[in-house]
Amino acid sequence: MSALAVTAPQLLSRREAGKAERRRQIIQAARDLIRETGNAGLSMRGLAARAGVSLATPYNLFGSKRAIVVAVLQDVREFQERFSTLQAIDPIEKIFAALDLSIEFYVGDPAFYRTLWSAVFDASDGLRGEILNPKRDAFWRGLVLDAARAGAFGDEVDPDPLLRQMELLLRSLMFDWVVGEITPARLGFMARHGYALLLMGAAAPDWRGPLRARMLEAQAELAKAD
Amino acid sequence: MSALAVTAPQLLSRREAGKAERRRQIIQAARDLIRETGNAGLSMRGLAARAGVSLATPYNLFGSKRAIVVAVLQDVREFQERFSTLQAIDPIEKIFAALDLSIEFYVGDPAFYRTLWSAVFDASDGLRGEILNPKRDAFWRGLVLDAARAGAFGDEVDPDPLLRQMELLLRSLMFDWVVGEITPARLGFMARHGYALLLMGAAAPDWRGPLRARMLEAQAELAKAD
DNA sequence: GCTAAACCTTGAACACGTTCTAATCTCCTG
DNA sequence: CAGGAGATTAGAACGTGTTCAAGGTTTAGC
Repeated sequence: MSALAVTAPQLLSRREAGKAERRRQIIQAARDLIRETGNAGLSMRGLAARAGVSLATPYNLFGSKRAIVVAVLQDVREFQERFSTLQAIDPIEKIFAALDLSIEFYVGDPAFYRTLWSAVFDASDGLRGEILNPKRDAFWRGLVLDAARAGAFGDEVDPDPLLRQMELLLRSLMFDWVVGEITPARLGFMARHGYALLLMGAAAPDWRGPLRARMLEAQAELAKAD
Repeated sequence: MSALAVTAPQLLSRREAGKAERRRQIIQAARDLIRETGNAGLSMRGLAARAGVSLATPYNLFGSKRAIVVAVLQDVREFQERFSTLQAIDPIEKIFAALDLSIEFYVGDPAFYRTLWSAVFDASDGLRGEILNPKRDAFWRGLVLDAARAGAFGDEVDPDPLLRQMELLLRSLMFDWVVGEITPARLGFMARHGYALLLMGAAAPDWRGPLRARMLEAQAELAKAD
């Protein structure tokens, strides 16, 4: 262990390099298969064939199908790039812009992200910890902490549980979207409505007005479609 | 069809009666199996054997495993009874009391409800519509509407989307509980915290104080356990 | 009361995720 | 270079949810 800890930082041993390469190929094959054949297209046998490895190899390297899908999800880099482009003065405005961007991102590629999210909701094995991209978590946390620093919330409000509540809400909505119980449009309005409510609950008095406006706007849109 | 519509209200045809009986047996067997063997114990083959029918019969009568579990979930009557006991003057207080009761109900029988909820979250088939007990939905809606009538919310607030947000939040928390990512205690505090935030967002000025107190209390409890 | 059609149950089968064994191959170490 | 350790392989197998053709049963019409 100590020997490995010393040599590892410098360069991967050839064996480890091969493993990493195979891992890369499997993730790539998984991504391609999802893109091509949609939700039901990702079978372990098909994946192994596509990646040019045996059926047992993905299990050796990842442990389960879900772990592979999570790896694919974490491998998506475009998120960061698109998020970096959003510039808003008001931190609250920025949160809602990020929310919109996030949802557009998912519903813009339904075949891909339906599969991914549906695997996220597969509770069959106990894959705890960071299901979603930790970088993205940090990004969202940054947004909320910015708002806190700007004085958007009451003094005694802890931003972290608030952030968690926002995540919970969005996750449920994504579930409904995966199952097909909600349209993309409604998904967006519900998300804005929920975020506005949560943020309003935490907001300092001065910041409540615009949030209330946002909430009522989303509420009106939701009422429109029965 | 018209002939059936005439005769059906009076008494079930022999075939329909047999079907109903088989349905009952299957639901009963499913409940027993879950109770006895826990989460992994509910297999379609075992269920069929226990119910004394063929493997295909549950599919003919219910369509999928998930539908069976949903039927079991809807068959639970105790909910109503326990809810009817809660008496509170303040409608908001009543909501939180119902929330506590609800959570106690689930976490009090983990083996049973973990299985049930985990099937609810199984998004493999597209079972839309009323996943959860419609009666319970009506109950919760009654609570929120009571609060609305009491003037707890702002004038322009529509109680229905608010109710939906509460359901979304609780569902996510139940998911975490099923997966084992949250302890029962934390589940309770998170639920109270989230409900308080949402309600505070919708609350009329006079009603914000107690909700804020609830939110901060839950927040403090959450912070205690890191 | 008989017959034909609709319905239901049945056992076999399919595809899936996952695990296992034994054999082969590849790399690291002495 | 030889030995050993580690990983991958093919293959079969297990248990799962689900489906299907075949055959039995109930109902409706005459």
